[in-house]
Amino acid sequence: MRWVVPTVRSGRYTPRTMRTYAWKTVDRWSQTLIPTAREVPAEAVIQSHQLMLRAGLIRQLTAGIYDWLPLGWRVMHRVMNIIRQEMADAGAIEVMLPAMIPMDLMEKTGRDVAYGPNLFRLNDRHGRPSCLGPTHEEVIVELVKGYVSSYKQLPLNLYQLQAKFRDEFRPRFGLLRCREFMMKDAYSFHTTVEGPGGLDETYDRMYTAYERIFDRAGLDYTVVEAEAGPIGGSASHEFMVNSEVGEDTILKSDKGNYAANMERCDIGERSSSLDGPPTAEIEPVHTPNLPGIDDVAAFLRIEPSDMLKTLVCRGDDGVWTLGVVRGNHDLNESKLKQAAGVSQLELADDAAAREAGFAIGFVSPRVASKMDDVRLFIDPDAAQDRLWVTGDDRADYHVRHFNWRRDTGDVLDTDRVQVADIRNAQDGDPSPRNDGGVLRESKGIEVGHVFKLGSKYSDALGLTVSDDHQRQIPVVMGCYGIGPGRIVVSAIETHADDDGIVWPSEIAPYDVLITPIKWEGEMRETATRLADALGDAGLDVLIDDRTERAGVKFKDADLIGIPIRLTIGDKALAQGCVEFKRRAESGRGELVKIEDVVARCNTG
RNA sequence: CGGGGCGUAGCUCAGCUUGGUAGAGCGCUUGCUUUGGGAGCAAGAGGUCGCACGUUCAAAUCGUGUCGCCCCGACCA
Repeated sequence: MRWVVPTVRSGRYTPRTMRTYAWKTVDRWSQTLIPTAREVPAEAVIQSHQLMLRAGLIRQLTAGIYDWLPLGWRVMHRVMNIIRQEMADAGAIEVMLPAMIPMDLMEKTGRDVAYGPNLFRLNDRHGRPSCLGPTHEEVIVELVKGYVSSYKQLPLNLYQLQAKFRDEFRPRFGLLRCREFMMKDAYSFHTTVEGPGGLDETYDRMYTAYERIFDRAGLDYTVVEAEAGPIGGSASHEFMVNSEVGEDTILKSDKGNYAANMERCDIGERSSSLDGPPTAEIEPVHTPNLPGIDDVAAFLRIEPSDMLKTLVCRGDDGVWTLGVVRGNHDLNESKLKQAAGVSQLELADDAAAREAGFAIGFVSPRVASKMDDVRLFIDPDAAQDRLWVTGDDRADYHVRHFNWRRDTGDVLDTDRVQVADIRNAQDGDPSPRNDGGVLRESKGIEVGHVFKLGSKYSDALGLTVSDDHQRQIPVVMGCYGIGPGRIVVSAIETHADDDGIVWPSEIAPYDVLITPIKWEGEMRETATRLADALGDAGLDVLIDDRTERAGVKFKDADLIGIPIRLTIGDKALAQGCVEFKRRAESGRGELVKIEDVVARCNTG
């Protein structure tokens, strides 16, 4: 199957089909810990973080480290239950792996270096270095290597759901970016990419399972193409909740048939030409003490889009690789890497580039004609017949009226110069489907990621299996992550109003909140009896048995957002009724006969 | 890692400029009244003013250092 069209989905209402735990839950508010707060804690900036603190879901212990309080932990349990159910349906099997990983294992794949300071490191009493697992590729490969030696044992898809650790330099936005966080990570193992039992098959099943999970959690999300990785093609998709507070930038075609992460997003065809005749003489300008493109543009009273920016990179083949983009565009290193056909490429070290003769900060495309061992890639928007402002290849000078053909010359016709899509896409760019669609920029919270890993880890750690001819063959892998904490955050971001949280029914901490106006007499008896009956019917119930005034109970009820509230008061009781109200609906609620309440709560 | 802000009661904050026995609201405890959308009155409990050193007769307040938290940017999944 092929990954067709990343679609924009919105949550649908799903009746709940399971309890949070295997047993009946009827909790009393006075016997649990739900510390609601009227005032907004100073440290919280985004709505979900504020509400999570005010509703008593979480508490910060230190930067990026949180306690899960009873209410929040129940939500997490429901999210994890959904994940476990869908993993089971997709054929994945759960394991539990250590949080602590010996450093030498990480060294074998080079991820000790790759993660760098983001790795939580510690030493045991013997001085042996370890780290707290940021993910578990190495550990799972080591495990599979120990027990799987034949192609007959594959495919295999194992997952874990547990705390992971990253020493983020700057944790922020509450649970959105923290240092200890729950994560579901699945790893699949195959002998082939295509065909039955192959990586593609499992990838597709996981993709579908992810859609079910995020639908059931009530999220409004977009599936986007993400960085391709070692296998290429549609080898990676991210599941992005559409939200202003998201840290990722995504681009969607307004035709609705393409979406991608900004780092990955291709840009549609653009016309270009390097051959127009010059209409003015090239002219140097003294531009001292102007550190950025914007500063130079302001000084010359032009727009950044009137300038050419030349970035000096170097590939792992050692060749200087220059990318030319318009002043208001950003170079995309991975696109440049692909265009250059090298496996590694990075922005050149300033000192090394200066030594090689580049006037860093003032480089112009003309260096391609002055130096032989240089290749030049020009973004189509920079490859235009017009006069440009660009660097003068000497410190503190730019030039006006740069013309490609006149000022760069015959090198343009050599294979050292190419026009290619080498920049980040941005709002307003043409869709890569080339169907007239225009890309629109928005923000997303990454809640899931499916990725075809290939044999990177199995190769590094020596995992192979025998095929049917006794040959050792490599194992290809996929990995599939979900952030349950981010699901909770995202759900609140999209399902809240001025009064508090409005939980999607499947991940609500309880199904029904029973609010007796007074905790005494017939109100108390009815509340207890109803709670018991609802519990027997498979619903999770919370009774607000506090001796608070009704107003306080109602305000707290709205804040914690349980989908159904049953209010028990004298007037309704006199008619043999209680008041049934959905959190998601405004208005007064309706009277329901006591004997009909269970059915009413169950049918929705 | 660069820039900015903040550490005073469980929470939100005032007091600091100009040094002189630590305050308010919310929450908490007790009593009375009230009782269907965050009640009223009264009486209380609760703080090494992040920490250390220094200046001073005297430091929440001034100085130096340090730790912690938040935000912007850079970085990263």
